[in-house]
Amino acid sequence: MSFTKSYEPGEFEPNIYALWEQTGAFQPKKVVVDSDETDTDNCYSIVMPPPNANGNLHIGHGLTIALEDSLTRYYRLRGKSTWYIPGADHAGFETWVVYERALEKEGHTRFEFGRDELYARVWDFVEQQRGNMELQVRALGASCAWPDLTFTLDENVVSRVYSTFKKMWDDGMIYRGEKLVNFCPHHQTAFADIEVEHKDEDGHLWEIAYPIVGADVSDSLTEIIVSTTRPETIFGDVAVAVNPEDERYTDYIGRELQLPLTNRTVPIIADEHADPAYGTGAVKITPAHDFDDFEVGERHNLARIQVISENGLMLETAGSTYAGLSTTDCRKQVLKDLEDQGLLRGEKKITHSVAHCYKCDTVIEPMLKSQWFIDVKRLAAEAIKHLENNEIKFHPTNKKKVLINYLQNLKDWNISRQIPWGIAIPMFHQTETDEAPEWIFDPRTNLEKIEVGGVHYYRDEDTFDTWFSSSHWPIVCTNWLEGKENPYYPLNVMETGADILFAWVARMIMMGIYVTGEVPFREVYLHGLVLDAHGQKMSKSKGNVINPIELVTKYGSDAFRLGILRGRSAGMNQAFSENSVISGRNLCNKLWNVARFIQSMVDESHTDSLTALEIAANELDSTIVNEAAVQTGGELPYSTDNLGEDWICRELTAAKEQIEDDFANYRFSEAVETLYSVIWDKYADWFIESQKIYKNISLLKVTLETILKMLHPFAPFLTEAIWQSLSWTEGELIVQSWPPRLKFDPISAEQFENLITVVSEIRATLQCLPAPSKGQKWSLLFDNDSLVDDNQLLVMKLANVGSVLSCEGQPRGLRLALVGHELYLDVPQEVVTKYRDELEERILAVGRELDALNARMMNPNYVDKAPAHLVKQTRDGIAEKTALIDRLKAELTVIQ
RNA sequence: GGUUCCUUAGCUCAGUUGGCUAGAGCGCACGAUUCACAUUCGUGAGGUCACAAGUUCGAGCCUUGUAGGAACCACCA
Repeated sequence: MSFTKSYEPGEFEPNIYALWEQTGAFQPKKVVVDSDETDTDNCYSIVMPPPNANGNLHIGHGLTIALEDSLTRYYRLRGKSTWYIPGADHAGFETWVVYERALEKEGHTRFEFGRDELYARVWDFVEQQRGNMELQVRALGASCAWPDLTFTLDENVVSRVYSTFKKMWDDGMIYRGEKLVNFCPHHQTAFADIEVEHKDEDGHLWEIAYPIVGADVSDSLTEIIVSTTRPETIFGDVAVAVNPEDERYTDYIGRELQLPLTNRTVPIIADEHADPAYGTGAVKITPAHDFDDFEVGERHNLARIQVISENGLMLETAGSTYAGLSTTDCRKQVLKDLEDQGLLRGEKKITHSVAHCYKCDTVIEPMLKSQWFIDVKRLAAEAIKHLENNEIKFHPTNKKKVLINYLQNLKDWNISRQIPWGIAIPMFHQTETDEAPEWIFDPRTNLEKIEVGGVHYYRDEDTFDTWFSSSHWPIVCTNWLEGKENPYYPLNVMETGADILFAWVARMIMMGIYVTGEVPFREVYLHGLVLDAHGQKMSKSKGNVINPIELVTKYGSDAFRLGILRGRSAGMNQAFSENSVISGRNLCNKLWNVARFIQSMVDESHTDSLTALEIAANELDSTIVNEAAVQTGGELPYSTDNLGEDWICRELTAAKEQIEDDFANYRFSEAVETLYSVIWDKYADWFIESQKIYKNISLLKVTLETILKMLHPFAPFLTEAIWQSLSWTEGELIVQSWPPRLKFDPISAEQFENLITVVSEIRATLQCLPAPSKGQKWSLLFDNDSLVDDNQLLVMKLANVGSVLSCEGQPRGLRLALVGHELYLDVPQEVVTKYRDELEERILAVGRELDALNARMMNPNYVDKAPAHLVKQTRDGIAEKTALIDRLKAELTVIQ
């Protein structure tokens, strides 16, 4: 490859990715089945939360991949056998919704087909769409092991899910229960509690009178007034509950009420559920259509009368007048009829929260259905035990508490879904009605009817909740097998969105422990939502969705990765804007040009075909080279002769250690920040500039390689493209090893730091000169200043002064405010005079700083109790500021 | 109602066990310019760290309270 003038990511990204894939760089070095020894320490495993197989990636996937791939690449460079396992999700419900919509467009409905046919049709549909997602994951640079991609409907997933289900069935943890489920009348399926969205809505609270049967003059009440938001469910009423403490009603507990619009009577019961302070304090009980009432019904052993059908229409149980009406129409009719009978006593406007289908927004109807449930007591208790035992480290840490709190209140898990696109529940019943008493487990779900011991059994037509299979993800991806050592299980880390902590992370933990006896991962990193630039949640309806692939196309994959990681911390919902990607692109461009420049210097030095060791040998006498080689284990032959060279080695080494620390603590944003600063503010601005004079070729090579390796986890394409373009590098950067420390002389490094201070002061002073003199080139005079004397060329270049000269004991012009240096800008006297205001302001500013330091030292407690090094720092500060002020004041006198 | 989090520069955010003059990017102002990079370079302005009290020699950080905001869970007959 060769260097184009500017950074053009589109030119090389696809080729670079292809190179990595072809060389097998993404595959772990060690394969599970071949490993006898358990060298777990040297293996690193992480799974990709599987994106929807037939969808497109959104910004959250972009973040997830940036995070996971940075980790993967870092640990790969650290020499671990890394296994980043990609996945694709059949996305049961999501895909089903998309498919059903397509089906409806063709004028068909799901009811025209059998389950197996529908399954086959959706499979084809997904197959057609597939590939898009995988291309996008590649575009983002994910260094994942493609041959090991797991699809959530793969055979090994299904068989693992079946064996877990069987184990649970045998352990008595699975039961079939008639329970109220969250039912979407539009999608005709039940949802887990977690999939339901509660929204505050305006509604009405109606008060309806229920006459007391046989009320006479001895009764102070002749009717009980109940409050309800759903009068149409009146036909399902089986009782009216009052609070046992509520004195208004205690005398009437046990009496019968006439149920309006019917010829039934219902009893008055006492139950804590009735809140005396709410409405009239009396509540109608409809166990078949309300979650709370269901529980009241269980406590009092009440009947469940279903009056609404699965498609949202009133059933015969509602009486012939109302049967067949929609719930909305029925409500109107019921209210009208009640009013006609004089039983409607009030109507209040209220705000209450209503459950909605998270996909189509239809109001969820609590529906009485027979479904498969998992008794979660044991699963949750085990998970809590392992969590409290600190077996999983969370980032951010507080999520562990949140999770334990959730598990402590977990209700039984409904795993049945009435959609064909998913893993079939492997249960068969004896008769043709699905409410049969006897059920058997059998994995032959491809058959509608099986024969066991001469008896026919019929398949349950439901499929599993997606989360039931997803909870096996670490187990199935790493191919965990009972009794076999697997160095990749538990995963080193599980990285995913904080929004699915309960739905997914909690379930993986429970399932991992249940199946393998071990937690499925050692650490959890949760990222927050990516919000738009104004901190608003992205949504199609708001039109503020940012497409990651568009940004990749526009600015490059690396720019996107740097941009999305920047300023982001674990678990926080944070804003994101194109600006941060632009800034990432600028860094890429910067490094691109640095590399291009270094290559041009190498070319000019005619040593491009030589290794760094040979160059060093040419440049130096052999003893120094040998010494360098010994000190660095023979790897890093370079010398540091010139000012700035020790300094950059010191800065790069500090950055390297900072990044190591950041990775260990999942501080991605800080690591990126460190890289920006070291590459741009230090390497490019000071070191490269100084090398325009010195040209230490071997050191330029070593330091550039160090930077490429350090940046590779975050900007893989750019760094690899540079690596491939440099004349002296070999192989692929992706499989190189993490850089070692660079040796340096600390005194020399400090000297350069000193020079930076001098240069910065010169630059600042030049900018403060009055208008016509500002921006002109002036000479710098030094008097008895060895640092500047020894580095005249360097100072001239860096400070952008016309020349650097000794004043020969005759100082003139503007004296610089630098203690320990005698430096003058050779400007005419009138410019110096005009500078007076600046000088006075400077004296005041330094004075304020000095006052603050003095105040600190005046406090005897500070001197006594603060650590000695801080006290010393303060003392030194006072001395320095005092000297500076004296000097500035003297200068002021001279001007006058 | 429960759990958790947030409030730092115009904007978006860092700030690790309390310790130099609270940082970054973007934006803004001023200046530079053929010599790797205008996707550039230099300089600068801009902050009562939401508020109040406490602990401490010392608080953006710890404690308590107040105000405002967010997310999730539960519930609202």
